[in-house]
Amino acid sequence: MSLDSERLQKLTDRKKLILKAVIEAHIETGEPVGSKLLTTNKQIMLSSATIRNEMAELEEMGYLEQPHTSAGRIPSEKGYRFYVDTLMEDYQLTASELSLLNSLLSGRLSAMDKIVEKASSVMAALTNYTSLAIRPRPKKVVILRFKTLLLGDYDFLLIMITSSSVVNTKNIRTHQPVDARQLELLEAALNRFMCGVDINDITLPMIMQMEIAAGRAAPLVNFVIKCVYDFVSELNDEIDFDGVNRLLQYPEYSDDMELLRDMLRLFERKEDIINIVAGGRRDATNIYIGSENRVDEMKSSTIVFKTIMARGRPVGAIGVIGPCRMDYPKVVTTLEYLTGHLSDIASENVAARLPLPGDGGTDNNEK
Amino acid sequence: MSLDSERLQKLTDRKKLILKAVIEAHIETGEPVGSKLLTTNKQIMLSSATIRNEMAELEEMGYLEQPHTSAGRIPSEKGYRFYVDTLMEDYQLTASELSLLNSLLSGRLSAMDKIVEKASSVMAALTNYTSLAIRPRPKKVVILRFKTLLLGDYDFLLIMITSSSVVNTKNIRTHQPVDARQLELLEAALNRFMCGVDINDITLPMIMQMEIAAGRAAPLVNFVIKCVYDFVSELNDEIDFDGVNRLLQYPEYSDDMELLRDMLRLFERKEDIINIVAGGRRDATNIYIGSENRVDEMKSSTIVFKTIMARGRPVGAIGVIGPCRMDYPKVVTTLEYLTGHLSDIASENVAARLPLPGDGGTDNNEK
DNA sequence: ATTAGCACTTGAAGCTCAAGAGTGCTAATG
DNA sequence: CATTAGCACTCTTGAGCTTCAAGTGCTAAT
Repeated sequence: MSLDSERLQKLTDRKKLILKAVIEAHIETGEPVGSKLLTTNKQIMLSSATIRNEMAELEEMGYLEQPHTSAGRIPSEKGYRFYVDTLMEDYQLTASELSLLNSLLSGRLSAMDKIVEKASSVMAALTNYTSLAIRPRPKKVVILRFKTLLLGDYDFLLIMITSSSVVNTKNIRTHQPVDARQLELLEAALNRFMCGVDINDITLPMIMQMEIAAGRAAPLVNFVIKCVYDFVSELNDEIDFDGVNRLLQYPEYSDDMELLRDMLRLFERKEDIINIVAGGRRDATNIYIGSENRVDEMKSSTIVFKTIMARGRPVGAIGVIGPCRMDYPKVVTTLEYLTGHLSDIASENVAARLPLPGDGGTDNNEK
Repeated sequence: MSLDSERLQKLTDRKKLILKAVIEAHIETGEPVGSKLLTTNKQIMLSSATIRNEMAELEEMGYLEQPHTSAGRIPSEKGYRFYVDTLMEDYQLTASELSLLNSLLSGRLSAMDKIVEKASSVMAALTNYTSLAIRPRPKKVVILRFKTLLLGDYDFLLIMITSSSVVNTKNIRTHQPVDARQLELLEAALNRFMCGVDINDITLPMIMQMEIAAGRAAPLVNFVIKCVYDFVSELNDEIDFDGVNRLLQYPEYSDDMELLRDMLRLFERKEDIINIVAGGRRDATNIYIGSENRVDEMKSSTIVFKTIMARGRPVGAIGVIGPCRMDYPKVVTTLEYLTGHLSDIASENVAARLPLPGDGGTDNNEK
C-alpha cells in the first residue's frame, strides 16, 4: 500500500531524532535501549508508547534490531552507517584532550615514523580503543647512487641511495680479501649500469654486464645484487598496534573468547589490517563497520583510519579498532585533528628548509 | 616430635614419584589431581588411601595445595620449583618437531635479528605458549670512524661506524647550502676528535674544539652531535612477542580478564619483561615461576628464557611466557635445542669467513 | 605399613520461581 | 487522527534450592 511504502521510505525528522538517541545511548552503555529511557531525553517530548511505535518502524526499516522480544533495541549496522553518514555531530575536544594532543604536536620533531607511532599511542589513550599506526613503504624504488667504503680486509660498507628518501647501508663481509681498488671498480660498475633503474627491473644481462665492467671486482657484484633484493623484500608497510588491552574493557570482546582470540591473531598477522588500510581512500576518514570489512575476523568490529599526507604522498596512517558500538564522533574528531596537523607538519618538513636546527629535516634510514 | 621432623624433612622416593605424577597430570589437564586418578599410573602401585596419606604430607610440606576441601591437589610454586630442579626428565622431541626446528636452523641465514625473531615464532608454534625474542643493544658504543657523502645542495649523508658492528647512517638536511669542501672539513674534524671515543664520554670542550677545527663547517658540528645522541638513545634492547593469542587457550587466562589484561599490558609496556630477561643468567636456562618474578603482573605466570651467545657475547634471547602449569620438559628441551644451535651459528658467523657466498656474513645496520 | 570402607565436605550443574524490563496492542483522549 | 495510558504478554536474569559427583580424612581391618 502506498501508505506503507511512504512510511518505510524516508526517515522523518522525528525518526532520525529517535534513531540518534538510541544509537548514542547504546554507544554509551552497551545495553539495549528501551522506549522508557528515551523519554528522559530532553529533545524527545513524546510518550514511551509513541516512541515504541517509531522504534518498531525503525526496526522494520532495518535501522534497529531486537536481541529478543523483551529487550530494548540496538542499532543494526545499517543504523550505525546512517548515523555515521548523516546523523552524528562534531565532538568537542575537552581542554585536557586538546592539551594532550597539542603536547604531542608541538613536541620536538623527530623522524616521521616515530611521530606516527606516538600519535597512535595518543589516539589509543584518548579514545580507549586499540589504535594502529602504519608507516607505508614505497613499492617502486629507483636506485640513485651506490657508494662503498672499505672497513677492513674482509669488510666493506655498501651504501645505496634510492628514491623515496630511504638510504640503505649494508655491512658486507667477504671470504676473499678486498682492497680499495676493487671497491672503486665495483662502485663504478654499479653506478654505470644501475643508476636510475627501478629495483624490480634488474635483469640478468645487466648483472652480467656489470660483472664484466667490474673486472677484478666481479665476484662482489653478486653480493651487492643480493643486498639489493634483501632491501626491497624488507620494504613492506609496517604496522603497530597500541592499547590492545583496551579491547577487554568492552563486553563485546571480554565475553567472547573466540572473538578476542580472532582479534589478537589479526593483530599478530598484521597483513589483513594492512590490506584494509591500503584499500582505503587517502583523502577521507575511512570507517568500516562490521561486515563492511571483507576480513572475516573483523565482522563484528569497526575500524576507523585516516592517511597522513605530505605534499600529495602518504607518509603514514593512524586509526582505531573497536566494537561497532564505537564513539564515532570522538574518534573521528580526534583522528582528523591529529592527521590534519600531522599532515601539515610533515608537509613543511619535506617542503621547505626549516629555520630551525636541522633536526626537523633529518631523516634516518632505520626501517 | 622427631618422627614428624623426620617425616617432613626430606622427600622419600615414593613421595617424589607421587609429586611428579601429580604435577605432570596437572600440567596436562589443568584440573586438580585426586588420589584415584594416580592409581591408574603404572609406576605407582599403591591404593588410593596410601596415596591420599602421602599427598596430605606433601601438602603439609608445602609442595601441594588444595583449592578446597573436596578437590584434588594442585602443585604449589614450591612444588613446581622442585619439579623443575630435580624431578623432570628430558623431553624427546618428535620427528615433526625436529624437522620444524631444523628447517629453521638450516634455512638461508640472514641477519641475526631476523633469525632470533623467527626462532621465537617457532618456539610459540611448538610449545603453544606466548614466545618472546629479545635483540640486545650494546650500552657502550665507541665511535670508530665518520664518513660523509654529499647528496645535494642541502643534503648530505652522515655515516657513523661504531664498535658493536652497528653502522648508523643519517640523512641530514641543512638550511644552508653545503658543499664538498665543507664536508671534508667536517669529516676531518670529527675523525680527529671523536675516533675511539665512547659516545657517552663526549664533552662540551670536545665539541668546541671540533667546531674550531671544522672552520667553515662549524655549524654542521651540532647537527652531527645531535645525530650521535639520537643514535644512542635508540639503542634500547628490543623485544617482540609472538603467539600472544595462545594465552587464551589456558583457563588461567581466559577465565580471568584482569590477569589477561595485565599480561597484554605487560606485553605492550615491554620494559618489565626486558628487565626480567636482562637480569637473568647468560649461561643457563632461566625459569621464573609465579611470584619468583618481581613484577607483580607476572605473579601467576611463568617465564622461561635463554640467551643466545656468540663468542662470549649475547646476541639475543628467546623464551616463552605462560601459566605456571607449563610443560616444562618440552619448553626447556625445545629452548635449549634452539638456543644451542643458534649460538653455534652465530659464533661461526662472527668467527670465521664462511666458505659460502657472503650472505652468511652480511650484517646490516637496520635497528 | 597398607588398604578397604565410610561419613563428610564442597563445588558444579540443573531446576524452579519471582522480579523486572520491555514490548505490542487496544481503547481512550484532546 | 496523532498521541497516549493501560495492560497482558514475553523473555532474561538472578537467587535459592536440590542433587550429584568427586575427593577427602579417619578408623578399623588386614
